[in-house]
Amino acid sequence: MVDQAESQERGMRSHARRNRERILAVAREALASRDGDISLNEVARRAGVGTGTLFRHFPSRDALLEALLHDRTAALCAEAERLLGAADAATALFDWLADLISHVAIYQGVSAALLAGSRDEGSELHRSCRAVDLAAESLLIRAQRTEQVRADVRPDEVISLVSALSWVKEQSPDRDDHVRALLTVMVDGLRTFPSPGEQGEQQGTTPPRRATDS
Amino acid sequence: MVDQAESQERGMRSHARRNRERILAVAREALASRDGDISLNEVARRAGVGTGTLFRHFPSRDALLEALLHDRTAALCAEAERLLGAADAATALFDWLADLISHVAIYQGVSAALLAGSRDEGSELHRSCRAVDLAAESLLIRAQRTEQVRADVRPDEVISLVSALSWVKEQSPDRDDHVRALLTVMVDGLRTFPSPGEQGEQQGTTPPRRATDS
DNA sequence: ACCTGAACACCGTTCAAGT
DNA sequence: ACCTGAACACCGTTCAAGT
Repeated sequence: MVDQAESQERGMRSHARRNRERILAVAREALASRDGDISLNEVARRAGVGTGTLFRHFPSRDALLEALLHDRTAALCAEAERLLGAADAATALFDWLADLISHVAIYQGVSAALLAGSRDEGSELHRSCRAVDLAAESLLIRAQRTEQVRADVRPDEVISLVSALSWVKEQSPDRDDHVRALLTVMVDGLRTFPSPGEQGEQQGTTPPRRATDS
Repeated sequence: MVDQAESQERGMRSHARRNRERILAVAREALASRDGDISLNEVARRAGVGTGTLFRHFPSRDALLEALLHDRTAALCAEAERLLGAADAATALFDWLADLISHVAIYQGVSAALLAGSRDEGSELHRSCRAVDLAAESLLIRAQRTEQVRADVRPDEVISLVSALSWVKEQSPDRDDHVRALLTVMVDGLRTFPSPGEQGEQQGTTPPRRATDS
């Protein structure tokens, strides 16, 4: 009896899990291709489940996004960890920021979620956003210590800049060169003024690039 | 008889104009304050007109936005014209870009419209966007001629960067300092490498900041 | 001419009813 | 437990009917 009930329960659970996977597969494909503004009802329809089923698995669009992004976010943070051991701290930071843009732009709507998620503790994406923030912060601080990256920029500013460029990429996904050019401008804006210049003798002339406001 | 018909017609027209103004006033207030995502039906309701009336006056959200922005856009372009006569070409450009951000962020949804409007010839905002593009281009080229601004950046890249920062401002309107910091990074990224430095003797050491891809 | 408001196909979300 | 799908209040948009 108990066995039967358990196996039935397990059956139900696997059925539920299959539904969950089907929803995720449909959402993944839709958000990755053209129709990023697909409605949740449409996702349910394509996945062959009732609307209620979708909303119990994923009570909001953010929850669905979080499920889609979870593994990739973890990989991105692991990559940051790895890059903390790289020889050139500035290059490590900039490479990771480029990765982050690709990561964010993979599904439509992520740039806004990333920008809002850190501040909104109620968001299902809050935990992931904080992890990304932390990774960015570690890489930034390390690059700032080598004095290759300006000292007056804060982690949340870097995140905002990356979100902003990801938003542009999201708006015009067919313009990779364009976004790359924007990233170049942004990265150069983050650099300390004189180029690394192995001589290291002109660093005294580095002007303050803006008034610190703290 | 003819007089009567004419006066009645005129009466109708003035009534129509009054409706138009009321719609614009409601939309202006809504988009400028919190609820930037107000529905057009709700605008009609608040303005006390039928939904059909609103859609005949403004057949799309972009059309409504264009009506709201028209005068401000003209003023912005006039300001650009004026700044073309300013002493410092780079400062003129950067000041105008800051103005542009404020301009774009005044109503919600404009940053996306600005980014898309230039490329979408069918958009009601196309003409305005092109005018802004042109203004930016003039200021940029002039600043590049003085070699204070990097030569490898294109007008549409500057517009994208400004749109992106405006988008951030739109997402978090209560963080003026934050957006200002992003603008600083962007502007410094646009500068030619060595600071103006009145001595002008170290300019030979300016490294190329990125491989030109054209 | 200009306006109205019901109507349409949709959206996100809920929930009683089923298994 | 889990799922279904009708139902709700909304959205942008259209259009027959009124003045």
